[in-house]
This record gives sequence, structure tokens and C-alpha cells, in this order.
Amino acid sequence: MVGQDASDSRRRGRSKATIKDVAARAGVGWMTVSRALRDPAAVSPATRARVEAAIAECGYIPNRLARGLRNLRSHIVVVIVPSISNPVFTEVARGVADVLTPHGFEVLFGNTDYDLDVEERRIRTFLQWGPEAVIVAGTTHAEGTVQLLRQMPIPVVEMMETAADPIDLNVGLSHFDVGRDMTRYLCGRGYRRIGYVSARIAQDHRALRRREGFRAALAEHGWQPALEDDLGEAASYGVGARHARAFAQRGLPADALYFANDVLAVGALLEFQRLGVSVPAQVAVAGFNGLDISEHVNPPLTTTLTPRYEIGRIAARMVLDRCAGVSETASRIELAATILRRESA
Amino acid sequence: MVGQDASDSRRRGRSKATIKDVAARAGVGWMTVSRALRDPAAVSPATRARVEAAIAECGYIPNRLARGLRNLRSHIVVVIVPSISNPVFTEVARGVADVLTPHGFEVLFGNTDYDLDVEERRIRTFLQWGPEAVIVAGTTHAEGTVQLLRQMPIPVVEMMETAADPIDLNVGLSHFDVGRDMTRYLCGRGYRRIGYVSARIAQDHRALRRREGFRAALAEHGWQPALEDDLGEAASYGVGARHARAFAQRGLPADALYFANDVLAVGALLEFQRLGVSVPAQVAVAGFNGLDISEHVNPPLTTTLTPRYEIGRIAARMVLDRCAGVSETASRIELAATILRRESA
DNA sequence: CTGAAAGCGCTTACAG
DNA sequence: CTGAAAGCGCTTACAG
Repeated sequence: MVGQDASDSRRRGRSKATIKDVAARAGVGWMTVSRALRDPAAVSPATRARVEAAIAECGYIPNRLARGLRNLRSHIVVVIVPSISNPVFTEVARGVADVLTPHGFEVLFGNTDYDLDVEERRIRTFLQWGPEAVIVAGTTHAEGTVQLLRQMPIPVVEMMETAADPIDLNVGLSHFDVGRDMTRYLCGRGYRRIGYVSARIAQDHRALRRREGFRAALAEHGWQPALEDDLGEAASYGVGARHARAFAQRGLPADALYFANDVLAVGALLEFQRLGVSVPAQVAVAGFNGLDISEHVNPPLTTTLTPRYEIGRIAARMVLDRCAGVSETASRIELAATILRRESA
Repeated sequence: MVGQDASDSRRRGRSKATIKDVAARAGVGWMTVSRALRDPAAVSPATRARVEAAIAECGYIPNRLARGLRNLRSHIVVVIVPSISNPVFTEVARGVADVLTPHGFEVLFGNTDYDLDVEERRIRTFLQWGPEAVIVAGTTHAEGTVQLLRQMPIPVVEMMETAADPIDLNVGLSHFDVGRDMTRYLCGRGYRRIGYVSARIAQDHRALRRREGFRAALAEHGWQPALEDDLGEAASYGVGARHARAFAQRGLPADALYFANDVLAVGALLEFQRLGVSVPAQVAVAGFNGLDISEHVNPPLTTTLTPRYEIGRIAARMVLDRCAGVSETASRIELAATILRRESA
């Protein structure tokens, strides 16, 4: 630790220039400053120049709190996801922000840690900012959340997965179909003893739905899952690796392992490599998400690509269209998922 | 695309209950409602109960725009990082949010895409929300940014790296030292022909500083870099892999490769594996960051662990302390980086 | 083309 | 313990 600098002046932000300071400096009414800011063409060129000079001299920064309050339009959009450090959701967020920011919106980004009660509290707090829309990951929410969101007079987008009974707008893919299709693919590749491996599946509603698809695909052949392992910790490479080790010790009780996500799958794949268990010869491995890393491990991982960036963009577009009063836009969009057929399965 | 639902009522949020609606319903003055909200003890139990019931019935949500405007305290803190989808920065953001959110702050999170002009524009926009602090990654900014931030009467934290001349507060590590120490370590392991591989280093000021440390460490022995390759694309596993391929084709013109980050290093490592180039026997590989994946590749990657979550927490603490008027807090904190000595180098 | 009033929803002093 | 006034910084109609 070096240095000490109390800088009292930096403790609070009270000394900022307001529209009145600018007006005084430019020798015009404050109304004119406001107009010069919002609709420069409506002000005479000479006045405009004086106002602009005064703005620069004062270092004037418009106050969006005041503007939002007056207009009853915050230009804020809230995005809620389970985890703020999961690349899947940061890409969704990037998609939302890339579309919304150029339109002057501010994105408030929050996470729930996969806890529905945290989600409800988070949404209640965010709602105090008077957002013009709420975009939330998932279709499973606490009762209070659904009630709250249903009564809010703003667009609500549930994203990532298709909703049977959406609160309002919806964009995502059918995770049942994803699980079923991947499992069908594995069956088609000749695997018979197929297992599903997840982490904290009780909180991961989409992984749960994929597992239903997995079961359904096996049922089409009258088969049973070779195993269904749910790990008690949050998904990580380490948790995937640990499962692989245990799986090898159990004597490889499956021909193919379908993991709930790429992180688990990659962790397992790398551990199999270390153990000398050959993939896919001794055990095939499949994941979910299509993270960058999945393409570069050896062998490359078979997985389902989720159009996360696209989901974010579409969610944002839905909000924009609704705000603009466009009514021809679909309010529910189901996206296609692509199986990336690679060497691991 | 399925369904169509215009829901006019959801286009705008004008129909929300205000403090006056609650007051009318509870049969009290609005002042009393405000008080019951902020300081429940100052209101008689009977009145409080009536107010609380009215709040629930109205579905009243306080308006933080109005509160912020009135108090001239937004309770907003701005965090600016180069990339919103880089796990390094999302962990920093998580650290900031984990500390600030419980104190009632809202975190506005934005990215610059490694562009200093975007950074300046982003900061100017965020400043319109009247944040109580700005936390920004890096110490290299556009001239206008520095000027702007210096004159703002709020705490400013530059984080990730130590600053020679910080705008205000500063927390991070010395990237010169990191580069020097890792290179010394490689020298100590017996490697003589050591190369440095980066991606878009002109925009990555910290990678640049690490390269200076790399050069300095070699200079201690009177050695020259075996190579210094700067790739023209943003860092990714694929870019790292491509470099590894080219490097192998060039006949492995170095004993050890020090990559500007783990993503490049892991991409290269996996590609070497694919090519049958033995790591570290034929070429040693080192990275930077200590991402989870670095521990699980084969062989595990030698890298420098950056305390990213901690950096975020400390930055947030600095803001909190300054806001609370605590003056004993260090205004510059240099964190130690740890070399994770693993098998790849 | 320009300006003075009114008010967005709330809270900070001030009376009662 | 409770309430009416004033005002945070801005913008939307309305005059001039």
C-alpha cells in the first residue's frame, strides 16, 4: 500500500454545472439551452454557437435522472441472467447492449446466482429505476416474480428457452428438442449405453429440460439411461474432470456421456486424455453450448451450438419494436439449435 | 415465429402508482409514506401498518430516479472495461457488484472494445447518470478522458495495473514485474531462446508492459528475444492455435513461448498436442491470467494468476470508503501476482 | 426563434 | 408523530 490522498473534493458530486449555469454563461434562457441540446435545428445558428461554447466551457453534462423523471422515460432496460461471469450470458448481454446502446438505452445487467428468490429481489430493485423493459433469462420464476412482471406495463422478454405460457415476449430454443436431438444423434452413431451428466440440475431448469429430451429419445428405442449423474457442485472444468475420474474408476459404465454443458464436457474430455481413456473409442463425449474451447480440445467436442449473441440481439429488437409501437413483430420466436458434429461423439 | 400479441398496455410505463396514490389509500399524507419507507421507526405502528398495507395493495415501487434527483445522489457506480465478454473482466465486475450491491448501489457496466475513443464516449454517456464513482480498467486513456475524470468531483478508480500518475485511486499489479518475473522463471528453468507472442498488442497496454518486463529480464542475461510475434486478430483459442501451427512450420524457432494471455497459450498448447509437438520437451509454453482452463489442459499451463475478483472487490471498497469519508484507506494498492508453476514450462 | 410557467416523484428541512 | 412547502434538473406544452 502506497500513498494517501483524501481529496475531499471527490467525496460528493455536488459541484456540477446545470442547464441554468450554461444559460447564464451563454446569455440565453435555460429553455433555449434545452432546445439546443435536443433539437439544434430549432435554434438560430448564432445562439446555438453561443450555447455550444458555454456547454464546453462549463463542462456541462446533462442529467439523465432529471430527464428520465420529467419524461417518465428512463431509457433503461434491465437484463437479468443467472450468472454474470458465465460466457454464455455475457454474450447474450453483449447482443442486447449492441442493439440497445446505439438507441440511447442504458442496460442494467444483474445476476441471480441461479436462485429464484434472488431473481425476484433483483428484479424488484431494478424496477425502482423505472426500466422501459425487462429481459430475463429463463421461463421458470418465483410466483411473486411472475405476478410482478405480468402487471408491469412494460415489455418483458423471457429468453434462452421457449415458454409454454410466456409472461409477454419470448425468444429461445426448445431445450427438450436439443436434448432429444443430441441423444438421437448419439443413438444414430451406434451408442447404446448413454448417460447424462449434470451439475446442480435442480437449479438449472434448461438442463433439466434437455434431460427430459434425452430420456424421450432413449424411450423411442425402448432404452434406459446408462446413468444419470447429477453433481452437487456448480459446473466447472474441475467438476467435469472429477466425474471423468470417478467414471473411469467405475469401469466406464457407459459408451457415451452427454454432459449438461461444455464446461463439464471439456473438463471430462481433458481428464480422459490424462487418464489414457480414448475418446470416442472407449467413451464418447457430447456437450452443450458450443463454447470456443470445445472446438480446440482433442478430439474436438461434439456439442450443440446455442445462438447466444443472436438471442440477445433478438430480445433487444423485440423491446425496440414494442417501444416503437411496431405490432407486426412476432412475440414468440423459437430459434434453431445446430449440432456441431465433431470427433468426440 | 409463432404468436402475435400487441399488448398496447405494455408499450409505456405510465400507469404506475406513486407515493401520493399510496398516501390516499392509506389515508395519510405523502410525507408519512416517504418516512415509513426510509425510517419506519419514526412512524407510529398503526400508521405504519396502514401504509404498508397500502403499498402492497398499490404494488407501489419507489422511483429511484426521483429519489436520486432530489438527493443529488444517484447510488450508481460506473464500471468500464475493455471487453464485457472476457472472463477476466466479468470476474472483476462480479467483485465490484458483490461489494457494492449490498450497500444499495447499482452498477452500470460498460465495455470499450479496447478502443480509447469508445472509452471516452462511453464514460461521457455514463456520466449523465450522475454516478457516485467511476471504476475503469487500465491507466491509459484518451486525453479527453483523463481531463474529464480529473475534474469530476467523484472518486475514480483505475484498476488492473499500477499507475505511475493515477487520476485518483488505483489498484492492480505491475505488469512490468509480471512479465519480468515470468521471464526470469523461464530463464531459471534453463530456457534460452524465449519468444513473446501477443495479439493486437498496440491496444493491449498491459500486454505491452509485460513485454517490456520480458525484454528487461532477458537483458539481465544479455539475451535477445528469440521472437516477438504480434498477431493481427483479437486473442482467441483459434489465433493461438494458428500461431502454434505456423511456429511448428518455421521449425520451432524458440525453446519457450510466453503468450500474452491464457487464451492464446491454451489454443497453442492444444494445437501442439494435435501436431505431436511435445510440451515442454520441444517447446515450453507460458500464459497469463490463470483462467480455470489453464489448470486442466495437458500438460497444465504455467501462468501468472491475476487476482481479478479481488481487484474488483478492492476497487469497490475504495469507493465505499471514500464515500463514507474514511481517509485512512490507501489510495494506491499494488497487488502481488503469483506464478502458477505447472508442467508446461 | 425564444422564454416563463408547471410539474415529473421524491426528500429535506421546517411547522404544528 | 404528522403534514404542507420548496426544490432537485430537466422538458412539455403554451405564449410572445
